[in-house]
Amino acid sequence: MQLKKYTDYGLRILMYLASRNDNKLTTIREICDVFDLSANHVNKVVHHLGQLELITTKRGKNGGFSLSKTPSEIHLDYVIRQLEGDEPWIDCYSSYCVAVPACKLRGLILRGKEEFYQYLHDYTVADLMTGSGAELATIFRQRLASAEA
Amino acid sequence: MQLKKYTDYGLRILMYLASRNDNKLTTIREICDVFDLSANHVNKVVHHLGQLELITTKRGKNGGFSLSKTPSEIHLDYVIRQLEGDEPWIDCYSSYCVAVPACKLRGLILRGKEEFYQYLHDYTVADLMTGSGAELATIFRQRLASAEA
DNA sequence: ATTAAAGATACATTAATAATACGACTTATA
DNA sequence: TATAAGTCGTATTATTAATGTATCTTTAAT
Repeated sequence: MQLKKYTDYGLRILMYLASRNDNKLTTIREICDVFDLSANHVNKVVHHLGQLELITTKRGKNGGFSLSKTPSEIHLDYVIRQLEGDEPWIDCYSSYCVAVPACKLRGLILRGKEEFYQYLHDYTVADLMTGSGAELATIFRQRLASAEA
Repeated sequence: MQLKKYTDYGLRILMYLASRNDNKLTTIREICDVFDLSANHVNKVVHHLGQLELITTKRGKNGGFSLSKTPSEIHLDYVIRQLEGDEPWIDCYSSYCVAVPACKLRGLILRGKEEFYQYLHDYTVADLMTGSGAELATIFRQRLASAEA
């Protein structure tokens, strides 16, 4: 019972973009440098975030991506649901269980899952950062500088 | 993001035991017949449930196991937490992330997880069965009869 | 036009972990 | 004392997440 690293990476990318208050585009390369992740994997997550229209991507030279909404408009439940995939947390049908017709387990787990997401709905990417986000921005800047050195 | 089948099996076993209103012991063999599961796996889950003192096991000839509490005393959050393992749903430490010191993600996911379990705390094994549980008992009886045939 | 930078996409491989199987041991009782 | 039943450790298999490789497309600078 764990969120995928894929989802984790997605959240970090959004956090990174939110920490930048300039209007410059960020590249996959930059993300890799800061978080020390493989370009291949980041690639996929960035693409996914683009398809979800959470970020706007621009191909070609001097391309990159940036948030397409303000950080406080990006609700965590949505991001996690989409990146994680919204399958039921228990699969009572494919591995068929004789009890299914008279069992309320599935429904309860579904509701419990919704409680999890409902809680996260009240928080956004802006809420991920302590204080103003300046602390995080500093960490990122330093990390980028030392990676480029 | 899925509960383990292991946890699922545990819940089914408890449900099965709850559906029996006689005082007879149930055997691993019987569980396997009813749910069509491998004995080896059920073995481990039964053992685990015994260690959690949710069931009382009796070795030797004519042995078996039965619930050590009434179904309405067994809260689902406890069962799932124990069988599933109570690790954080996101691991920000072992795969170290530079953002950690200034990031509130971990705390939010932890709280969200608690919301999930808190919801389940209000339900017990007794609540898993529709109505009086008679329907489920019938299903199990039929399944057992046809497996033994 | 050409070239280099950047994301898009498909496919292959590796690593992690859940699921299952096997086998030996212990306990209890008919 | 034979046998049924749970206990427990280890090994194997299957599934899926994670990562890697390669190629394509787009875009802007030169």
